[in-house]
Amino acid sequence: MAVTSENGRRTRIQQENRERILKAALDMFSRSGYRGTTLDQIAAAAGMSKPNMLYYFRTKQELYQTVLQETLDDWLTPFAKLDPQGDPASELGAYISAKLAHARINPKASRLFANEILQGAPLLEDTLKGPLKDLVETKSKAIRTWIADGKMAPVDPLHLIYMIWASTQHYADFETQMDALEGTEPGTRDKRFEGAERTLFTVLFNGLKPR
Amino acid sequence: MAVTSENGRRTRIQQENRERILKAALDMFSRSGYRGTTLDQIAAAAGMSKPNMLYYFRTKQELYQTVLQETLDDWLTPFAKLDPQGDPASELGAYISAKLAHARINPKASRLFANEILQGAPLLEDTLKGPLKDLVETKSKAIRTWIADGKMAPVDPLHLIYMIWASTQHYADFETQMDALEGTEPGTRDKRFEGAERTLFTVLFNGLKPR
DNA sequence: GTCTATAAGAGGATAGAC
DNA sequence: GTCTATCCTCTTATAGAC
Repeated sequence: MAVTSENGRRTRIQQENRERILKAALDMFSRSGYRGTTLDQIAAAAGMSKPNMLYYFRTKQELYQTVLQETLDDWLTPFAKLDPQGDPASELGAYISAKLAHARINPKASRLFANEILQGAPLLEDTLKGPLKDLVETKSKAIRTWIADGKMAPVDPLHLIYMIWASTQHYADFETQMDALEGTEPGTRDKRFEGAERTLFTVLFNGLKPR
Repeated sequence: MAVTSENGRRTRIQQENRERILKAALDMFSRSGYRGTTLDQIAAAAGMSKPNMLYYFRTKQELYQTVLQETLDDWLTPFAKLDPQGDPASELGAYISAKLAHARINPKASRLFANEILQGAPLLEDTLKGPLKDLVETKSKAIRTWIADGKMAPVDPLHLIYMIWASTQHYADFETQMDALEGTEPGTRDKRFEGAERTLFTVLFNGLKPR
């Protein structure tokens, strides 16, 4: 019997199992990558047998792609919300806050994404060249308008976007490095994100020049 | 017979083979990670048989660790050169240029490093908590002095360092994404690095506020 | 739906000839 | 030093009972 019933609905048990598997898969894939993760590990983390897990997702590929796709939607949402009607300080500020919150709350999603890009993004090519490219072009135009209206300094929108992505995602992707440099006492991470936001705001909006 | 002769020297052939293997290993490991790379692939890329390669590096681990260590030295050098006696604009500027040059010339080293950190840096822990931590503390102190001397705006040195690392390494680690967004026509990458440097300088030193 | 058992193959490492 | 052949483990996936 197939994983979904004929009308496409799932029972509550099925839904729960699916979610347990996807959560376990994100845990493992985000840390060890696709090849570095075994189905045994995911099944154990999900608390079920491997063949049972393969009843829900027929192959490792299928499981990985599902996790990746769900992660990606999360990733795109805050960027899409950037509003050209607003002013740059509040819009970019809100976007940075949202990205940092995402790095704090769901670092695994960020790392899964980073892992995939690092490996050449074989499964992401279509999304990157399609929806993401369109979104980047739209938002670049908004930034150019802000600049033309004298609302912000003239910078290349694309590189500004890269800079924001890089310096926010870094707090998820390089968390291990930060933990090693700062220690990992309880509360350290929350403080880190406060400091990150403060510093990013200061540098991005005012720069390092003495005032 | 061992890989090195009794006096510890290597023949020219041995030296060349070693280097061919290390280059091939960096190529593969940086793209596919440790688990994602097979000895077959490395041996093929190095143009020799697998057993022959294993004559030079007895295990996959040993080969990986050697590549990683050599990469790391490269990574640390420019940071160590940051001179507290200079002024922030030229010192940080030179550091950013050096990091961008590294991302352009040796993106694989950056990706190997990123891969390792993403996976929890099992082999890098000692370096991160030792030499790197010391270096970061030294350079943080220098930045604090610049701030106290009124030479730059008051920001948290640690987060400033993270920001510089993030937004420079991004050009190596997320190159795939940038290629997808911008296309990969010849010359694109060189132009990209020029734009990156210009934007980073502008934003970091002057900020986005309209002037 | 879930399990045990196992097939099928990939991949790290070694043996031993040359 | 380098090769061919091979061992053995790990891993994905399936068969088939319950």
